[in-house]
Amino acid sequence: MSDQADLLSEAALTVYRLNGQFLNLGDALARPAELTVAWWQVLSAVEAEPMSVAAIARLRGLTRQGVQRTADLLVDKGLAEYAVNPAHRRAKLLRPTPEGLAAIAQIEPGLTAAAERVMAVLGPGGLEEVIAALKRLSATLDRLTG
Amino acid sequence: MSDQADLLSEAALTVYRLNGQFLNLGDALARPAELTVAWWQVLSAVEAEPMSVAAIARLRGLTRQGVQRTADLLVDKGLAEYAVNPAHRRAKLLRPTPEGLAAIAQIEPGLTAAAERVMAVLGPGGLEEVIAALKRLSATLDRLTG
DNA sequence: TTTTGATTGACAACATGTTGTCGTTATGAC
DNA sequence: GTCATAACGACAACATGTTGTCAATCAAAA
Repeated sequence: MSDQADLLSEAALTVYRLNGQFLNLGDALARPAELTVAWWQVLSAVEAEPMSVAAIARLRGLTRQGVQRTADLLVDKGLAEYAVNPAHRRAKLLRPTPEGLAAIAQIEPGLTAAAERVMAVLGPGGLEEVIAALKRLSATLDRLTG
Repeated sequence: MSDQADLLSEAALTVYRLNGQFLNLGDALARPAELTVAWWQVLSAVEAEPMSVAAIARLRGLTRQGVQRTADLLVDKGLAEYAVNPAHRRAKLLRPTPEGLAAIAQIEPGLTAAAERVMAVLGPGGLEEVIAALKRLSATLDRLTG
């Protein structure tokens, strides 16, 4: 295998691993609030501003149908609700209920503590640099396929 | 939310997005060989050296049970086979069949082409830097939870 | 040698995400 | 204003990964 192919494979495998690690960390953080990473991901998307399911999917880079199921579950659990969309009769807007906002707020302290521990290891500016690298890679892949 | 928490959330969300992007790219590359990313990930792990299912799981950062199912599917499709393990009666060694090796080889040209396109965008050394950042983050998360 | 704990494979239930399809609704071209 | 196209929600089938449990196997301590 070419050296270049090896590098891209290594990047992909490391991303797969990071994905699992963040899922683990996120589940640990979200469990006290009785949330999962998937629910948190959708709920936090509409925390500041209600959005249609399709808009959440675009924002998060997921498929519309996957977000749809999660959103329905959130509504079922009373953590979010559908509001009428003045701009679209069918595409209702998802927004958190007070319970949903409380769940998100409950995660906050643990998330901040975890972030502080990460920054303590990576040093000041270190996490920003890593994020910049992640985004460079993501933008590159977008150009490749899109 | 604290600035630090925002940063960690941004890192996680970007990793989730990257995960999806690499799954898309990988599936596109693997489809001509009638492989999926999951199959490719397991099959490539034993390309150079046969390994037990548990060892593959550790290498790839997956659960033993998930790899087990994929490995059984690979054997079922004739892309891999179980060989007796002299060191362990129960833990057989997974190894690719000639068909499995051919499937991996078939992916190679497309993978190299994709890698070249990525390197063309990120510049010389750019991909290496990104991988280094990915690994720094992964090692940090390991220290946090393990 | 015996026993105790860790590793491993097997199996099942479940969560999550994708793909495909359909009818509904909005948008823009004509 | 009509019509074609795209966007959207609904629903189902499926792939993949996790969690939990159990018995078999190995390794190390007693």
